[in-house]
Amino acid sequence: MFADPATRRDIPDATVARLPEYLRALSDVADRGISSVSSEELAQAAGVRSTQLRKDLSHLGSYGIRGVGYEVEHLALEISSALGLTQDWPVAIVGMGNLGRALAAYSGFATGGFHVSAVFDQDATLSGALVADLPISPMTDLTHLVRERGITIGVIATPAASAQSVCDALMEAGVRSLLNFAPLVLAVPDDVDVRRVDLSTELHVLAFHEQRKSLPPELGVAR
Amino acid sequence: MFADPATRRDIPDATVARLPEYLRALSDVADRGISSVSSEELAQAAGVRSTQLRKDLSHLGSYGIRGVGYEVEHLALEISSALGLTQDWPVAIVGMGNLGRALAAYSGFATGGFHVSAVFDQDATLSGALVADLPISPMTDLTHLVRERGITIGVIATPAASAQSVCDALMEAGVRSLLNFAPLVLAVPDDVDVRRVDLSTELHVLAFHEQRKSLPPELGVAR
DNA sequence: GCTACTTTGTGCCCGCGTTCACAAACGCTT
DNA sequence: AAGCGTTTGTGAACGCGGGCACAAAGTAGC
Repeated sequence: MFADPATRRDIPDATVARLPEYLRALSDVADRGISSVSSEELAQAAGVRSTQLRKDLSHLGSYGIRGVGYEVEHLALEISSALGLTQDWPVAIVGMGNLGRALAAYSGFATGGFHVSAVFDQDATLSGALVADLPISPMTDLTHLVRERGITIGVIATPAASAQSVCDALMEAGVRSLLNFAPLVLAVPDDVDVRRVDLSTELHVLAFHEQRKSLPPELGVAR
Repeated sequence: MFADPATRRDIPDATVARLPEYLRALSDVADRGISSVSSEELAQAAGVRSTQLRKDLSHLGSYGIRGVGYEVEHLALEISSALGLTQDWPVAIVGMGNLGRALAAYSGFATGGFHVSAVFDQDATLSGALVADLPISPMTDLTHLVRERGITIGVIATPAASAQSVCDALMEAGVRSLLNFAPLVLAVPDDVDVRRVDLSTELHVLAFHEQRKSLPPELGVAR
């Protein structure tokens, strides 16, 4: 009934990166009480072309009805299943500075099977303090808690200086997927996935394009 | 003496996205007191291949010395110049929830010509409260302050529900570059750049790969 | 000054991803 | 039941980006 695993192997990375957006768009559509959407409508809500949406979905299987569109609820389930959101994903956040606290409280973590299972900080004096109803644990408990709670996804929200040692500790405890907010490239084994989010990088790219707009040298190379 | 503008037109987007990382890597190297680096060393610090680094830099101009490497300080200046970081970029942040406050306090904003010039929140009762030494302004002051202070870069850290109206207000005030943390696709004119940072998207992608690791169906398609 | 070595800059090829064009498949109407 | 309009799914073409191989250009040693 659900996806044939055979059809969903080899999903291109570019497609995987867009699936969450499709899921969000489907959620918006569902909230409006709509039960069926065309690729054109859904694509617009997700900010892509309809042909791209259809090709992406074709990598999961054939869940549309020609002449009609896609059944909203069913498609959402299929995408969730493909992304692995049908199971529970406990997450650990390390670094309870401003960013770490904001992340712990972020409601987006609560959706799609994720939940913050433990939070850590190097500053032992913070131990026990509550952040989003969760007590801050000392780094010495990291290995124990991560293993006990089956945590496989870690979030690094520490300063750059301590990020690598935190990373090593998480690897040692068995974490294999990382979300890194610290401004440096982490050294990890090949089987570990790291996704980096760098706010200053985003600003730099914006500045580049903004600069292009200011000085209009030739005609619009635009975007 | 600096870059010939003619040589730096048509820098590929993929290259622009990596330039901030090179800049950070150069900063690391400079902190260690090193004044000259090879493409191999710098590439390793930036997490890319040396051939890629050289090709990227070749789009800016020819700033290396064959048989020697790159002069750290000079290269950093050239990249900064290419990205437009030699000028001042006042930034406005809208939405003073957990994330907005963390962003306002984020030191990364202080580097490379950026500085938080104004912060806003829809909740009028917050007006005047200090966030990172800056008073929160009411939304009614947005147009006035953005124009007065020449703000061209806006950061949206509001809930999804109010993000589009905030976006419209920023556009109206003259902002042309946006960093959007709200989970939706903003509708903007063609000449406006929007970069979206979505934490749940990042988690979803991690979950996908993590799921792949769990079930070892065939042999390692690895990553 | 000449040779050997090192490192940059780049032309070329290949693979991935996006878009186009079109055939296949479905509902609806008559 | 047959035809029409609509929408999906996909093969094919195209363009961008990454990696390889190599020439160009510099330093160092003798």
